[in-house]
Amino acid sequence: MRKPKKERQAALKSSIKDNPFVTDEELSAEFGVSVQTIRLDRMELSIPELRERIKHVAEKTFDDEVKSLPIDEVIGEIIDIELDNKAISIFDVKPEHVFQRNRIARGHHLFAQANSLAVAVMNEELALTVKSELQFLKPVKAGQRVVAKAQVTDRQPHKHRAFVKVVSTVDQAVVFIGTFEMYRTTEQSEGDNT
Amino acid sequence: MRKPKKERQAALKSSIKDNPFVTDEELSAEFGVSVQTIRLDRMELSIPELRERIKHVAEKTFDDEVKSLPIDEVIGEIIDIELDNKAISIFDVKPEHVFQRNRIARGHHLFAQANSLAVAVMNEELALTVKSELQFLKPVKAGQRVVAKAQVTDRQPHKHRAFVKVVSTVDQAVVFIGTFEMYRTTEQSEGDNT
DNA sequence: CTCATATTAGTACCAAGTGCTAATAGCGGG
DNA sequence: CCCGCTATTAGCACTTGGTACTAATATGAG
Repeated sequence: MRKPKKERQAALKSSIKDNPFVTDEELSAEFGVSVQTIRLDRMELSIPELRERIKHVAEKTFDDEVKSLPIDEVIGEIIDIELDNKAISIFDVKPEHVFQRNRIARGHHLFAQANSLAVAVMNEELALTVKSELQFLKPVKAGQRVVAKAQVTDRQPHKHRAFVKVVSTVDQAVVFIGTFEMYRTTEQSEGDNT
Repeated sequence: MRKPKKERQAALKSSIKDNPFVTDEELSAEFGVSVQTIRLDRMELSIPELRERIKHVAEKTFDDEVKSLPIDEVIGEIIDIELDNKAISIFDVKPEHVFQRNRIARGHHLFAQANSLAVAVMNEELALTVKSELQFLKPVKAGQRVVAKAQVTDRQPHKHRAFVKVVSTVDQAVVFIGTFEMYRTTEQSEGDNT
């Protein structure tokens, strides 16, 4: 034995970990054992074959790409909505939403949740944000659940305007407040909703 | 011929693009032609075989993970930056950034570009947005390129505060203005920047 | 020496191809 | 109607990087 089996297997593990693209043949050369030994080692350590390893890496990327894009449609999940009046959504902060360094949620996600909720609560074909004022009161961390409550504070149908206030909390503590001045197309006259 | 060759090849291209994990056999079923035809098509279009495709995707991820610098924390691409003073980024609005109905960019993307630029221009380990005022002046459509210019307007190191104004334009027309009050950790005293 | 574990060797087989040759289909033009 | 051309299909040998399995050989411990 060139080296105790255990040592070799440990080395093998880390070797594959930091270069998943290595073949059994290359590994056999690296450790001075036969290809079969490498294969037995992989079995014991339940390390998949080259192609499977590569596929996993690729799939991971692919998923990441798919998920990093969808800052789309409504951010967060709407759990209650009363059109033209109020709405509530929840948003679970995941690792991809935070700064790497400090795990604090990036501002635009909180804004996105609040803004898309403000759009949703408008009972409108087209609702656009015109102006907005935001306050980020407390940092939000990965793993926390943000509850956003939107309330329509003022409606001015003739002016194509509506005002929405959104308050976001984590465990009852207010973390974010935003006010939104919205532009609405159809001038939904007071009494004819649906 | 089920379909003109050209059409099939175009479809093939996009089919592989949005699922690189598909085999020739599956493709042959999808298009109702023989496996050989798929292979000839791949030759002509110089699309590599499944394993090579997967490997490329995996290599890309792998490289990305290794570098993974805080550059990718910025929404949009920074094309010029002068720390603690000003910065410019561009953001190409793609179909996934707009409302389906009217193809108008969703507010939070413009905010995300501006806010992350404001964070980037801070010469800080930790910079957080405290308050913000936004004006969405003109709708932005898919296909347009948004140029955001950030300018640090005021620095109050002793108070851990800095103020940034971001103006975003499309073809010289201002579409968005945001002001950001930022919290900064280290109180970078006026005269000791490296 | 013997037994167990470790290692090596060898064979058949698989997936998803490449590379090459050859047959066939379908159509347009003269 | 036949010729020529492109498109399509088929078939076979070969490649990589394996799996699955069997069998032979080391090698060290008791």
